[in-house]
Amino acid sequence: MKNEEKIMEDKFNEHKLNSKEYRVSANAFTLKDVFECGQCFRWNPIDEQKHKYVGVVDDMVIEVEERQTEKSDDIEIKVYTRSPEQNLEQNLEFDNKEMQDKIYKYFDLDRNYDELKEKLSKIDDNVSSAIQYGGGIRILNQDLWETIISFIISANNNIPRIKGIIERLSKKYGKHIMEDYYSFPKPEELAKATIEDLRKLGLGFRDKRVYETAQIIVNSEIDVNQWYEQPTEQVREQLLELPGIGPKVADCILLFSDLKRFDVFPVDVWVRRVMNELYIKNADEKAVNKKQIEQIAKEKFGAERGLVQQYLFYWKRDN
DNA sequence: GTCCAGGGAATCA
DNA sequence: TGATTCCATGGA
Repeated sequence: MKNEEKIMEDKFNEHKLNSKEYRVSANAFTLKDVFECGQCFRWNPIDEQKHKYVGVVDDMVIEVEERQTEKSDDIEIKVYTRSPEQNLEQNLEFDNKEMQDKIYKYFDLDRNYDELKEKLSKIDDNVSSAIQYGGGIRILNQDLWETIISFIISANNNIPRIKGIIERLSKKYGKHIMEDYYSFPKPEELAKATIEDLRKLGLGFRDKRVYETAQIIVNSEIDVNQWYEQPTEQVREQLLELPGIGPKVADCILLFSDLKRFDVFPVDVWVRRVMNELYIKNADEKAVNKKQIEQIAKEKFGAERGLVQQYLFYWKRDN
């Protein structure tokens, strides 16, 4: 694996792209937990220990590595960023502060997860165990548009295939950054795709939903910018009007995008399974009422139930 | 061949 | 409202 890492570095160097390194010291930050808890689809490990990942964020290729420090339990994260080729000439010295702010925002570094974990661990032994297992989870602030399309694609789908579809969409309609890395297509870029184009990329029955949602957004039939100022329930109602967005997908978008609402509780097959096992204990799992699950979540987990959902989901799915 | 995957929309009672 | 069925696709 040492060889692969060396090859990766050589690849980066030969392109002479802009690169910056940032070291951040944050508690509750384990790369495997963050990238494999099901919230994102564009990050992949490049070492066997899963201490090093590469991903695409906006128009940047980012490499992150975690290192255990000697003096404390903190994890140091080294971040390299590459600016897009097309911007190199005009932007040789890109704004360090702006880039740093972007990174901090994306990894949600302003939020004190240790404090949240301590508080949520007191709920009961189940939540405490789940946090013990996935304590390194941080909920990313992902681009709203990308999150909308990604989770429409996620419907009745599995994660490897979702990732493949998103890569193919990016390669065909996004901008080339470097090597095999492409930015996720902007609304105007993706809106060029016909339903048939999307079908060829393997979206299946989701092709029409992605197409229609892209058309609505690109034609400005709804203004998503105001969502950042509106209460969660109001945003949720508007999300539900978009083709391909039902209750579960809407909640995922609210939780995993930079809308960043923790007062939602996405219920999928896994969450239903874990909630039934731990709290409801119905012999017939499929018969469990979804509203009952949401009610219990609201009562037991409170305003940060979205974060609790992630701990429970990650814990149960891996065990 | 069958089942399942971080569900949603259409249909019907 | 609530329950059933169909929807593409690929891997196990």
